[in-house]
Amino acid sequence: MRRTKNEVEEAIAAAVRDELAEHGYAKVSFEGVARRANTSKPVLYRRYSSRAEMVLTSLGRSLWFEVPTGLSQLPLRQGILALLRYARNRSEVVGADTLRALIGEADKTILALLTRAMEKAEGILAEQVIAPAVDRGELGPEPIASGVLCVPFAVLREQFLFRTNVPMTLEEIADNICLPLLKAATQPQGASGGQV
Amino acid sequence: MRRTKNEVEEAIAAAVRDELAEHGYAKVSFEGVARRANTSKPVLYRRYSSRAEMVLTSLGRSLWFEVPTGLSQLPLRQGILALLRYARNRSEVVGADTLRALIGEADKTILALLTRAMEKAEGILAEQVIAPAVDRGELGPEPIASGVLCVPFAVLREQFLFRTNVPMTLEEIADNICLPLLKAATQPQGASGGQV
DNA sequence: CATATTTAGATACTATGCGTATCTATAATT
DNA sequence: AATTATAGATACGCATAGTATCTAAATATG
Repeated sequence: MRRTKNEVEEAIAAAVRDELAEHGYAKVSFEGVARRANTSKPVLYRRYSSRAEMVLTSLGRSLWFEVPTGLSQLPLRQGILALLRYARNRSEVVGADTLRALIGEADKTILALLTRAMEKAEGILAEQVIAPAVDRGELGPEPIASGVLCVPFAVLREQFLFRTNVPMTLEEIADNICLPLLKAATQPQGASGGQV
Repeated sequence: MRRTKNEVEEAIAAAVRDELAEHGYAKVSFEGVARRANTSKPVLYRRYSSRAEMVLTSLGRSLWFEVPTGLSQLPLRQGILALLRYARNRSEVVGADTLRALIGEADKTILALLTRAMEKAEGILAEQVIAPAVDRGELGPEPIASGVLCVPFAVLREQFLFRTNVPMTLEEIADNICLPLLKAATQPQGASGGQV
C-alpha cells in the first residue's frame, strides 16, 4: 500500500525529469512534482530544501564528470577533442535552459559542487591528456602556466550557455585555441604565474 | 498629485535597485517593487513582461558595454588589461549573484541581448587593442583565428560567475592566456578556421 | 487652447505555489 | 516483537502572479 523509500525516490526523480521535459525548469514546482509522483509536499521537503537541490538530485549523475577511459592512448589533438566532446555531451543531456536556470538558483553549496566538477575536468585534461602527450614528446616538458587548463572548458561553456545559435565547433576550439595555447607553452611572463 | 511617466519610471528603477541591494534578486517581485515605488502591479505589467526584463531595464546601462577611450594608445599588454579591468568592473556593478540569476531567467530575447554585448566586447578587442598593436608591430600581421577573440571574456566570465573564491588575477589572464594565444598567431591548422 | 487619448493609481479577484503543522498507518530498524 | 522513522493525506496562512475594472490626471493632437 505504502511505497518504500526507494520506490518513492525513484518516482520523484522520474516526476522531476518529466516535468522538466514537458514544461521546462521554470515551471518545476514542489507542488507539481508531488502531484506527479503521487506523493505530497512534506515528503519532498523532508528531502530537499530547494528546487535546485531537488532537480540536481533527480538529474543525478547526468551532471557529474566521470572519466572517459582510454583518453591517454589518443594523440594530443584526438584526446582534446574526445574530452571536449564528452563534456559537451554531458551538458546536452541536461540542456542549456535547465543548466542556466540551475546556475541562476544555485546557492553557495551548489556552486561549490559546480566548481569541484570543473576542477575535476581540468585535472583530467592535465593528467589524462597533457601529461601523456608530454611523455610521448608531442609537447615540451615546460610546465603549463596557471589558468590555462580552464580555457577549453570556459570556451565550451560560453558557447553552450550563451551562443545557442552558431556555436564554434569542437575542432575550432581545439585547433584555434587549445593547441596553440599548449604549444606556446611559454613560462608565465607575468607576476604570479604558477604551475600545475 | 499623479506622477509623470518619467517620475514613475525613475521610482521603479530605484525600487528595483533597492530591493536587489536589500534582499537579492530571488526576492525581487512585482508586488514588492510596486509597493516600494508607491505604484501598482498593472503599472509594472504594462512595462515589463517578466521579472528579468524589469530588473534588466532598471539596471540600465550598468550592464552594457561602452567603449573605454584611449585603449588604442596603450601597449598591447596594457590595452588588454584595461579592457579586462573594464569588463570586470561592469560585472561587479551588478554582482555575480544577480548576474547568475538574470542568466537563469533569461528568455530568448534577453539572451540575444547578452550575446550582442559579448560580440561588442570582442569587436573592441579586435579594433581598439589588437589592430593598433599590429600597426605598431607588436603583433605579426597574420589574421586572428576564429574564436580566439572570445577567450579573454570567456575566461573572465567563468572566473566571475563561478570561481567566487580565488579567481585568477587579470594579469594572469593576460600573461598566461591572452598574450601567448595572440603571439602564437598561427594560422588555424584545423578544418574550418576563418578570420575576423 | 480645447479635445482626445493615454495611462497612473487604486482596488479587487482568481489561481498557484510556498512552507509548515498535524495525524495515521505502515515501512524500516533494533 | 517492539520501537522508530516516515509515507501519505489534509489543511492552513501567506505571498506573488497575472488580469480586470474604474477614475482622474497627464500627455498628445489638431
